[in-house]
Amino acid sequence: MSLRHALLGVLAIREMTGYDIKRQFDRSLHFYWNASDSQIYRELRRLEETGMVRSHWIEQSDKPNKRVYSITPEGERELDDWIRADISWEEVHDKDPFLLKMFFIGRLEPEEIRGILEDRLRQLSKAIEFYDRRMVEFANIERSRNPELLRWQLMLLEGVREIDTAESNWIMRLIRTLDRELAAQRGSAPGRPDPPVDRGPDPAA
Amino acid sequence: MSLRHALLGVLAIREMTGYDIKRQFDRSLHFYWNASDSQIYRELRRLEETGMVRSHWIEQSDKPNKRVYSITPEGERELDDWIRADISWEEVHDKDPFLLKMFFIGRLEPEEIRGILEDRLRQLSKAIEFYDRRMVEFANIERSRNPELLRWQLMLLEGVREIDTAESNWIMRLIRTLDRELAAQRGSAPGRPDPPVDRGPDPAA
DNA sequence: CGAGACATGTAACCTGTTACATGATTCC
DNA sequence: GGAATCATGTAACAGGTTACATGTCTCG
Repeated sequence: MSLRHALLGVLAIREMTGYDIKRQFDRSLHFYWNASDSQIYRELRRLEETGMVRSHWIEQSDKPNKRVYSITPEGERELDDWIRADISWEEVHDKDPFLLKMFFIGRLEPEEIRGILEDRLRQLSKAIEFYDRRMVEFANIERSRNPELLRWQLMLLEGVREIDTAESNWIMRLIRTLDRELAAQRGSAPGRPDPPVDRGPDPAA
Repeated sequence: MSLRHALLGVLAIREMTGYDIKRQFDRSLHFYWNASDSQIYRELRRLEETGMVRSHWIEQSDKPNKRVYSITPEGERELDDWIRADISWEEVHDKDPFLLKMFFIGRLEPEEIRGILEDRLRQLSKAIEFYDRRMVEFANIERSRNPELLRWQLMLLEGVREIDTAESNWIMRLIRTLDRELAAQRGSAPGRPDPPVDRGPDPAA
């Protein structure tokens, strides 16, 4: 159960409403974690019951009133303990629907497999473009409060970029292998002239 | 909800009891998916209610009686539809507790961060060793039924190996950066003489 | 005039975890 | 004698998803 820690983590940056937290999740955390609004509101109330956060209402005339949450010292202790706690080696990938699919993909015909791999490649490219955009944003925001936090978040973006690039390279190799086999099967028959390779992300950071 | 599809996937290989499925998960799927026994038994009953699988009891004198499940044609259709269905690009990483931790790791002191990164590196090494052992096993089993399925499962192992190696390289770089900064801070003071670098997995496949 | 941002929540349901219960056989 | 393997399950609870409900202000 890491939602509570994700909430504590963002509240440690600054105090926020449930709505703000949702936006923060969508903007900068959605690759590592996500949550629906109703789950966020429910969990915030639970965190308040256990003294990890506290809240107060702010009345607004132009916009709906809001409840602003802030982290307590106990909440910060809980957060840091969680960051320090280690994850067992068997959970390196935990649950990953794409890897699970790959485990069974040999059931399908080569042409279908090719399509699925190309989709994945496109999605990885989109993700990599997203990381690149965020990295540019970081270069501009930097030097605010929390410089250390931001520095590590930037390094994290570099990391996921490398990880996704490695996956892209693997998938491109699989597609090339498939194409060679498909070409051999129909013995230089009509159809695709040559592997289009679907330009993946450029490996240069 | 992919547990149902993981169950259908393994039952498509051969008929099995809930217990067999649990073992199969632990042995070859635990990096991509996992489930507790009670969850497996519950889900199997639901799959039977919806006609995706069927079961029959086998009486045994030496061991407890068992209920053997097999997939139905509807189950196979459902399975293949799921494999074909695509995953949105925003879910490339979905929920990942380690990446979430990294997002907040800047809260801790450099020495603590170093320890966490080293732990991760050790875990990645263990995972990579596991993949290597599995790949050797595959070379020996191969050429049974399901040659296509096994071929893709082997390529999957190569893939996760590459992905984890990329992550290891990133983390090693972070540790080196940290060490340089720590050394600079204490201005060639006592303590560690030089970065031990914690020999990561060898990049050669 | 409609869409979207702002803002919080309930209810019902599904998914996942943990603890408990049972009991024979086999191996050390 | 005790642990591991084989084998299936229930009950209670926690975590997560989806649909629904409400209402104002602002911008195009």
